[in-house]
Amino acid sequence: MKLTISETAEKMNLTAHTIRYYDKEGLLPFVERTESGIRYFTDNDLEGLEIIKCLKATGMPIKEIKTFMDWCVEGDTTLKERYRMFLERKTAVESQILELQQTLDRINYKCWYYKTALEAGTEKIHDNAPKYPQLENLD
Amino acid sequence: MKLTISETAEKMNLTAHTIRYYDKEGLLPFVERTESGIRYFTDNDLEGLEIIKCLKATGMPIKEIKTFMDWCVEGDTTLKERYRMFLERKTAVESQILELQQTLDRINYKCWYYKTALEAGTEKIHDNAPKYPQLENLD
DNA sequence: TATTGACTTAGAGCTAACTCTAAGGTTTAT
DNA sequence: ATAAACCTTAGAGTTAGCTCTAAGTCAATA
Repeated sequence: MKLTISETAEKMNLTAHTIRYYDKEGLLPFVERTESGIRYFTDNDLEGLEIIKCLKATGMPIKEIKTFMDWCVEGDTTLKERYRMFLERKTAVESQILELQQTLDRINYKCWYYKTALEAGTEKIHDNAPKYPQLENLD
Repeated sequence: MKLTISETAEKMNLTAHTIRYYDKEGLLPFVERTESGIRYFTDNDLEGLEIIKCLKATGMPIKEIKTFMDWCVEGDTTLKERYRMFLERKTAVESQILELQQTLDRINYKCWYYKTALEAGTEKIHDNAPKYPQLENLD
């Protein structure tokens, strides 16, 4: 099953422009062409794009994703590097989640702050030390 | 307790350049100056910078943070807008956490993939359908 | 008082990741 | 066979968020 670049773009929620950009940056070394030079995408290529999206979602820059793709092309001699890279991504994502949860705590406090201020009609009710219900029901 | 811009930068883990940039963009309408035009930062200003960092951590662009700061200056008439904004931030952060958790699942799969490939010395062991221990002990 | 170091501004420069344009080649549908 | 709708490339343009520079002012120390 072979797809054109725009069919692939649609399926992967990208644009054809973006896929060509990824290709130009060396992120798609596996994508093949017809005799006349037109790219076609196999299931394996879609899987490659999924990996790119996954690594991007971890905050990895394009250049480092290229390094990974180069390792993939190089073969079994780079298994250790690739393993180490994914372990690093794991801890990176875990700390991003932790940070977002701390951010969420602050945001929840602000939700409470503005909810109560709104009910009171003024922010002034928070002029003294705030009584934020840490352990109570927040509803 | 009044701090200079570089003391503030150090304390907040920012640069003086960045703080001036935020000020130029209208994110610090509360920061006052000496007669000769030099900024000084109070505890309240540090709190403001904390809010900016928090909103940035939710992925909010500078321009929208400015909108929020404008509302703060405007006073109690904008309490509803500010409340709604924080509710939106809350759902935004919650979905970012969910997405990161899905990303983490894929990364964990890849860690397993490369760990087992590394142990086998080759990626070929994954040529057939993968037997990823979904419900078993992973390490 | 003079020098050093921190402050000010306007504005230029940088980087990442697209995003788009122009000019041309290929494929498909009538 | 010819028009429409794709595909290709090189390279220019865009955006956000800094980051830095230059030229000058202000404050603290020897």
